[in-house]
Amino acid sequence: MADRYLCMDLSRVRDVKQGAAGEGPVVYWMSRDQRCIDNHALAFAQQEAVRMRRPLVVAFSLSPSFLGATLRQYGFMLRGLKEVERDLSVLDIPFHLLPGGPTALIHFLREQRPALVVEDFDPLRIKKEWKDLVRTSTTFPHREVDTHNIVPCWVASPKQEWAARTLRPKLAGLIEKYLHDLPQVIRHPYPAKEAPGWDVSSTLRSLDIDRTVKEVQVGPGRKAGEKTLQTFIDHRLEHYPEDRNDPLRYGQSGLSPYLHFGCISPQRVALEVHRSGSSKAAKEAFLEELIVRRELSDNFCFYNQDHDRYEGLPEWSRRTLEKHAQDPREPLYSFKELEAGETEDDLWNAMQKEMVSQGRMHGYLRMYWAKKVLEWSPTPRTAVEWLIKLNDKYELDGRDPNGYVGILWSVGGLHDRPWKERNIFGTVRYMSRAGLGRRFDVETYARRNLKAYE
DNA sequence: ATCGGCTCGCGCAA
DNA sequence: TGCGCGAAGCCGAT
Repeated sequence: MADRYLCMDLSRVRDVKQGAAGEGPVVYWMSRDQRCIDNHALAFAQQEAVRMRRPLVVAFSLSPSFLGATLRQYGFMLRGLKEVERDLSVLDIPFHLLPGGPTALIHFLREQRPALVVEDFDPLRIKKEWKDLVRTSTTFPHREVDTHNIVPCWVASPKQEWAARTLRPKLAGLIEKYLHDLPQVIRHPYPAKEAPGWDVSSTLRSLDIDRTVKEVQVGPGRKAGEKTLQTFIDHRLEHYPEDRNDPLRYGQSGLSPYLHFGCISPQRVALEVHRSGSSKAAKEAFLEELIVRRELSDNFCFYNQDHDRYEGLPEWSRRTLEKHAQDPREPLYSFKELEAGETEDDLWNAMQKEMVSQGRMHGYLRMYWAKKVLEWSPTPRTAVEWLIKLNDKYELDGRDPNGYVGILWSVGGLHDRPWKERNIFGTVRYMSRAGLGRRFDVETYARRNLKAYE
């Protein structure tokens, strides 16, 4: 048994509270995207459970905003849950939806003494009071796991980084150390009993799901994620550097929703890309996005409490945006008009409608999409708020650190530098439709998408 | 087609 | 204390 886990690296786990070992459970804090069969986090938890000869109970929390999740997002989440239960024989509990609240969880831990409980380590400001309550009212050890990416957040950097260029050199020496093969998770030999009075399926059914937002063609699940990765490596990776910013060519990986919901782990993606026969340049370009940029987003959300609002912006950009607060906004749209994709800009409308219909938007276009909303909304603060609302509601990968950072980059120059001053934007980088036109055929894109998603 | 200026502050060298 | 430099750009000059 032990051999299987030799490559486990203990720095991916850290104690957040020392406790009496042996008797009670060990509590792990872990997030939704790490509940992935092919992921260090679950493997690590199982290793400990097997050693203790105990069942494995995974309790995860859903962010308050997920309670307003849409049918398409719910579908992805549920599939991941079922896979972990079925393939690993693990009891999977969305604990903070359970009747009785945190008290019920604490009671369960004391009574049932599962080998360990895996809760939501979240770089976000989610259910912190729950974690604190469980932590302070129990005596057993609590640990926190980070396998969101390749290098754990706290190892990569001890503070919020200024930009990619300050984080990149710190990662450079660490990636090789962490980019080793994944330990295998097996069917768990000590099956868990369902906790009495806890009916997981009825709890899930009670979720307030927005059923007006329809499901999409992109299918959830581990197999779908693996297939997407394989197709990308076989057909698109080699041309990634040239094609990634051309929405008409679809040069991107399409993995974002799978990574977000833990259908596939970034470690697996990085390994397969690394081992592929593609050129060095193509691999480097992709791994820069997958590892460095994702790590930078995680770093921001991990260290900044205001990661999903205007206050999270750097001081220089808030200063310049406020200086231009009185600049006239013309036209000025309401949230409803934006949501419906009814603006004067057919290119923008086409992006918006694709997102609403398909739950996706091309990475390059997301910047333009967000910057236009800054131009068209009453204040920068409102722009951030509206963009996050739209992103979280419609994108399959909503509520992701990458989404928050992308929006703040666009509206407020997070991780960016200042540029020539102009109206509304101040010194925040501006993007124009003409600029996009220099890179791809915007007319064709707008026409095609408006027709497809009208 | 290509180029420089725009503008801020981090991090490192000295 | 000085200096180089930075995710995706824009604009005007040459």
